[in-house]
Amino acid sequence: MDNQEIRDAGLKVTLPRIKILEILEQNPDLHVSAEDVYKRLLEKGEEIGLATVYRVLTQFEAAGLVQRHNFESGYSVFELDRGGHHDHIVCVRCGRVAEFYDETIEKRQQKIAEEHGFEIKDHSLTLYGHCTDPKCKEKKGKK
Amino acid sequence: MDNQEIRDAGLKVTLPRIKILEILEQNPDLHVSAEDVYKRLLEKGEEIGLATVYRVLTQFEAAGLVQRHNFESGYSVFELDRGGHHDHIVCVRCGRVAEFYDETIEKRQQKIAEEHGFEIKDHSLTLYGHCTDPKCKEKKGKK
DNA sequence: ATGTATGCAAAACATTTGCACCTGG
DNA sequence: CCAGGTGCAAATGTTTTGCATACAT
Repeated sequence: MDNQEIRDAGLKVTLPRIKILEILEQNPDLHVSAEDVYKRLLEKGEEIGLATVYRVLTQFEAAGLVQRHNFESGYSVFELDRGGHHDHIVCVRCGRVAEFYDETIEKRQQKIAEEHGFEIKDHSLTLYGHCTDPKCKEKKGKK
Repeated sequence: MDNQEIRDAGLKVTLPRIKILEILEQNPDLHVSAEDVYKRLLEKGEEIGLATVYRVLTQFEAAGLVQRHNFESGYSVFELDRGGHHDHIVCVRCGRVAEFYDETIEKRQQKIAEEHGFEIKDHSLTLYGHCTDPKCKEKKGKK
């Protein structure tokens, strides 16, 4: 049976949680705000409150199912945690998000933390720039 | 004459701006929230509104005088832009902030951006962890 | 003088919470 | 049946804004 991941998180398999997980799995760019999720639920005709979206996303985050990112936008964006760690490149013009993983950088971070007497729990590396996508021009309008 | 930096930013040299700049220059850890600045102004007996603090900090940011960071804390922190670029290590227990600069990482970022067809404008690298400072234990309580 | 700045209060956002009702196991 | 989940509205915390007044230049 599906939705095992929800059950594994110790959560009841309810309609809102199923639908929200579905959206995260299907969403093209995979990086969505709570509002984004909420709007897509409405488009699908689902009657799910924004508060529930936040609650579910927070629970999913606690369960390690999704990751929350705080880019420079003033709100959080979420993405399904598909296992492999990666960092992000965000286009400041169109909002497009690319992912990357760089072993060299990861190793250096570890070393730097040691040098400064920190025990690293997490890190966030985000590059901001302009992408070369031909469609890149207009603002994405998250709100 | 002092406060030339304010004049150079195209801003009138007013008392609030002078005082706020002073605080940024004097503050021990150099990473303060708008509230922090506001509270220190009050301590000094200055009658400056929180709204003004936000306005001035935003103007200073636009002028390149200060940098704004969005760590995972839910509010922005500001620091004087003393020229040299650097990244941050934030202690998730006590809020302490350390700075570092790593040439290797900087170079890799450039290369990665190229590979993904991005022209980098900026980046943000923040490590989160526990520091080994003996005083580190209690929350810092920004509010 | 005169265009900017400021203070205050209200507004705007993103996110969280209290509470009565609903629902999955 | 019953603990846990949800919707709604109200509360929160941060940052922004409208407007009448005060101030640099």
